[in-house]
Amino acid sequence: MLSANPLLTQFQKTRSLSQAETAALSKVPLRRVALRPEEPMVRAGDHTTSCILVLDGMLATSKVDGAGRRQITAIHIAGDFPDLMSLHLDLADSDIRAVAKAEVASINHDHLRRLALDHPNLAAKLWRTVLVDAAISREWVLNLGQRESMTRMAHVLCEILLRMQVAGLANGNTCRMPLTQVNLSEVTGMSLVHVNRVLQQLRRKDLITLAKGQLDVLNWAGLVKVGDFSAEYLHIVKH
Amino acid sequence: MLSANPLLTQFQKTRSLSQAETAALSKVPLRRVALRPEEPMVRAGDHTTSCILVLDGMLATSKVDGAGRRQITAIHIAGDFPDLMSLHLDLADSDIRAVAKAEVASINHDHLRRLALDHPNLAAKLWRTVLVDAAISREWVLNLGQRESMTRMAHVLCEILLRMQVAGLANGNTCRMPLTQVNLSEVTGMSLVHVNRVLQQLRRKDLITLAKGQLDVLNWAGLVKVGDFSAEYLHIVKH
DNA sequence: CTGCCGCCATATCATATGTTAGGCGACGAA
DNA sequence: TTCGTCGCCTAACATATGATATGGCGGCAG
Repeated sequence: MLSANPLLTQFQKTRSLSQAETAALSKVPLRRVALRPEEPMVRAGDHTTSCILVLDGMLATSKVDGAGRRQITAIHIAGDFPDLMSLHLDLADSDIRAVAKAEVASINHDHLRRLALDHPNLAAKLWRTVLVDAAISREWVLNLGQRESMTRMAHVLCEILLRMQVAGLANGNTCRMPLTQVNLSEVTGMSLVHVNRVLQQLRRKDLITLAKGQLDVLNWAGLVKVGDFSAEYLHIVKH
Repeated sequence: MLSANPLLTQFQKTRSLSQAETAALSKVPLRRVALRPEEPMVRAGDHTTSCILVLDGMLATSKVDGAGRRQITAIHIAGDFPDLMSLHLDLADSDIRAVAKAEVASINHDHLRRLALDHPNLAAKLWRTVLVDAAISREWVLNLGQRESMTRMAHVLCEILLRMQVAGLANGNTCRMPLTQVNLSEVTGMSLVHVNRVLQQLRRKDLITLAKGQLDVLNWAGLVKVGDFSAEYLHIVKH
């Protein structure tokens, strides 16, 4: 159907909906927002009254330490809700910014709350996405705390490709990857120079190509092995 | 009141409850479980049908990488709900274990769901704790990714003391701290030897004493400065 | 066209942190 | 008691990773 409500589209991806649910979702007003590269959508300290649904492109949640060093704590692709926490927490504790050009839908808190109260199954789905994000965050803690640089980087690339595939945004083992090497250094907690070193190693092992904003995993099994990757933490549901 | 339901007690801490809420909370059956040091309560891969409320002692959520290295991704003190995620995620992705001797209450999923459906305000409170845990996890990603060892350790100690104080479990700037140096190495992603080095430095700066399972922060302002600590991410509400 | 800037790449050198090894006191089990 | 284990501490050495510097290339603004 033409120009369907993207919120409705997103919910339909995981489960079939009742008529009442479909109707309710269709009625939720969305405000579309186009973001330029680096443009912030939320800043730490903000009090927001609406949530975000990513429609296109990639956003990143990040925090900055006292020395000004930035850490990306989560990446968000089309279909993700990067700040559902704002529904229940007063102040944002992180920035949320576009990585490259992106488009998002802004959804009023009140409308989402109404939706959740009237339709427990839709509320449960929102719960679930929050909990999966938290699970990813825990895996990132493991990744940053215990894995050395090459494993760490490979793990990040595995996660990105797999999530893109699940979202239907990959073409085989190839997908858009707008994160620059500086961005990857903010994801992995490594210096820019070391990011470059590690990527060269992954290339020399014929595991990946990465250029021009495009990631191509040449040897998925190999990358999974190097990256100590196993997908359970993403809690992907087959359907 | 004697032997009150600890679930009720916990909810009363943050807000005054309606009579109906109080009654509903009192009726929820709890199963008390005593845990010995290191005893696991949940294992990655488990399918659980109940949630945990920590009554006494300290638990830790942890994950193990392919090389067998363990990373603690969260610590839990009395009043925390370490695995509310099990309400909506099928399989646990982490282990949850007692750090030292501990006591928990096990609460059946069905009862919690009933409670949440019937009492949206109680559901909101549960939401909130999940979201605060996620916020802490993001801060840990920042801590592990960007801060160097002494700052990282100081930050962890600040968080522990402050959370203990908020939970009413501290005595001034002193609190129980059952994490061993090995445990701290699993929290900070540092080697055991380096944990020891860094603790010595913090002691030499007269910022802390830490011995016999007891943490004493001698200079809170100093530790906060060294640890690049600011408490916003804990989303503490005054009342 | 031209100059500037972002992104990527590489080399060299510096250092924070890991690794291995050893020792000491406290405590619980036999 | 004695023994084994655990938690803590320290030293010497190894290395993964950071810091600094420099250059190339391509795109974009003027």
